[in-house]
Amino acid sequence: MTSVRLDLSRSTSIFHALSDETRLAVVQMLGDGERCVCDLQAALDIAQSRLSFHLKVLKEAGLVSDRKDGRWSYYTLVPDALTEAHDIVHTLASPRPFGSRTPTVLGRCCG
Amino acid sequence: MTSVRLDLSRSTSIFHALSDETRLAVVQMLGDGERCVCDLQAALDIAQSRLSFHLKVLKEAGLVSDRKDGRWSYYTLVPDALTEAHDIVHTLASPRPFGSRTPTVLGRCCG
DNA sequence: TTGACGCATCAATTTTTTCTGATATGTTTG
DNA sequence: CAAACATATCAGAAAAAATTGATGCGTCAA
Repeated sequence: MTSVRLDLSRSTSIFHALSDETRLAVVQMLGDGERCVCDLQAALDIAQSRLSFHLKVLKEAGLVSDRKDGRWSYYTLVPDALTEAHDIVHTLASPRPFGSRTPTVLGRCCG
Repeated sequence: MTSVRLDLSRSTSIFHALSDETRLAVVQMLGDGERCVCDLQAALDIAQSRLSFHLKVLKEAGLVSDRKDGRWSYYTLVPDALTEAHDIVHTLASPRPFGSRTPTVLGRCCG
């Protein structure tokens, strides 16, 4: 069994990327497959620079990747990243092994 | 089978709560069980008002609950919330049923 | 009952994030 | 080649979030 210590910095980066409605909507759309920026923009109806900004946040968090073809850019989900997010939440939700726990104060606290 | 349409606002609220290292560290500690604020503060070594602020964010997102006993406040994870987070990520990672998809552009994009 | 403690809250400030409009770059089409 | 496009990037403004230090309030212990 692999050790499940969290990389806090990596974890917060992923969660931050997912903490915005526009970005979540993009991730949802990409769940159906690759999309070009223009399609995303048409569906979301937001300013182009704004979408570009959010795509950059997603990309820097490793949640999406992009590819260029002619004058279009296509974005795709990075499946491993969502798996990673899944694992992080799972780790948070599961008790850790004894060795890595913060010592439990058995008597009263603030002793 | 339940419909898996995401509540974007709820989702971003949870992810935002998890998008900070201090708050993630708190969640990790609470994974070992209930803790009073003073123990959290001692372990994290941050200003008291700052910890209080982050606990409030976690509480408002429904990730933790608190209880008072004498002059101490004890915080606990809300297990359902982490389950919910887990489900949200799972939903994001899974293709949606046909009916709820953004139409795929089959030919070239930006037509 | 007085003083120390544990914690929440507030106002002020700083930092970070987001949005907007403009401009730049490469691409395709006429 | 020129014009229209698709997209990224940048600077500045606006908005949101985080930090800090102070204050207040309930609780406990001397």
